[in-house]
Amino acid sequence: MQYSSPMAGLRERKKQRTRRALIEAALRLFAEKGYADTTLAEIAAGAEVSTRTFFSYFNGKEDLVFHDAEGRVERALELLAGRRPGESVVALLLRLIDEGFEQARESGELVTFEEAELRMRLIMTEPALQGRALLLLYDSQLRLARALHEVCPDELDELEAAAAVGALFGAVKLAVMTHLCGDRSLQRIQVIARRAAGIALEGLRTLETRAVARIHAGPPGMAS
Amino acid sequence: MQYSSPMAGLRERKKQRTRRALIEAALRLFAEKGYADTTLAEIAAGAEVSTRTFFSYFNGKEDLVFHDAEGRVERALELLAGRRPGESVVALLLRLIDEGFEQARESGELVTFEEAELRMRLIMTEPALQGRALLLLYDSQLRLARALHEVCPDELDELEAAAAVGALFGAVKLAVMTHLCGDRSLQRIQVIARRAAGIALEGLRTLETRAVARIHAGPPGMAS
DNA sequence: TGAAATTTTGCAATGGGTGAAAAAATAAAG
DNA sequence: CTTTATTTTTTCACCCATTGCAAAATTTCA
Repeated sequence: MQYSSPMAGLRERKKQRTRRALIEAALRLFAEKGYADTTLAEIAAGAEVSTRTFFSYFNGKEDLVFHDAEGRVERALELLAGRRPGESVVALLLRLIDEGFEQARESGELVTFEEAELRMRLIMTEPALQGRALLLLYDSQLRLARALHEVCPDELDELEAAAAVGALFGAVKLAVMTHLCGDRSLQRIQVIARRAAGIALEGLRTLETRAVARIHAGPPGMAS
Repeated sequence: MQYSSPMAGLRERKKQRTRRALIEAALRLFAEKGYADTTLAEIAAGAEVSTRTFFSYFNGKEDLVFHDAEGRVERALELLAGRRPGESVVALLLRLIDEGFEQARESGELVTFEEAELRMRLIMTEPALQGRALLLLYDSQLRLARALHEVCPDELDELEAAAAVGALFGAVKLAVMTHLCGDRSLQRIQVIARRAAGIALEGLRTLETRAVARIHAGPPGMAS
């Protein structure tokens, strides 16, 4: 019952290697032949294990695509828990949004940048993955809402924390999705995300009477 | 290519009857034995058709649960298109939220109230259905955002419309979900939805400095 | 009624997923 | 270095959802 880092017995090390082998074989095949056209048998063969063994590492084909999701969520939860002294809720939430893009940019220890791109492409084309992705996103939001309420219980009750997280991510997600045609540079997506976040933070009410006086010229916070 | 109401040839009528039979057999079995434990063979047998025929009526098991989803979305789109003269965007969006509850309450022509409850229960317990439900919800939001932009192109650009719809539904969805334990009366859920909608409309920023002066005492609009 | 269009059905096959027991690998003891 | 206990992997035999295809049944229309 230890974390995965300290290399315990040969048993654990071998399991980690098999897990990686399965992930890498799968992603390689997905990139080559597409998600649907890749069979579990092929993936298992690529990792040199039996098809049955696959299911003792993953609960299904989909899990391969989202193998690093849990880690991402956990980093986000840590960010919330590490709220800086005096930091406003709005500032904290904005940091939360940007953190996601930083992670995608960083190419962390386990996840390469091409992998992130491949995942995006797969999710956009496979309905099954879309459903799973949304489920994951929604589950993360529930956990983030709880965490947010816990770091500022005096400022937000549970409902308010949930509404805040839901509104923020809901705005960002839908705005990004509607503008996904054509350019997909991380930069431009982040700009869209920030504008959407700004709208959620300012309130939809402010959208009404501002045909002339456009308050939200740029993403609130550091105007570039 | 006509609507379903005018009874055309016997062929069309029979198809409609078979479709209903499949839906009703399925929902009955789902209620009795659960979603996962009900096989397509049983459903088809219950509707007195072959298993193969099922697939000429639905694309899969999941579609049975969401058979009326399209109609719901269309009514929502009509509501947006029928924006009343002089109605503010906020008022329109609030009507949109309430409309959903009205529909659930009405027990429209095709969908009974028990059916709505069953669906809710199924979705809460079956991950596959959760994914599908979110996919549907997200797809509806995309269409609603487009429709919203079209009824007020001068007030909201595409990004703003998307952010508005996303924030509103995101807030409502997450708030409702976090408070789903225990009582599940439509009334109480609607109250929660309205509070969340109010938060999204007012903006998350207003949540910050209001530890004492609680502005959002009740759901905005008609205070009971 | 009889031919044409359409729908239903049966059948076989693919692929994801599960249960259970045999077989292999590894850890712990002696 | 054996023996033994524990864990993993494999094999095998299933179930079920889903799809393609061609035969059979049904409806439409002339």
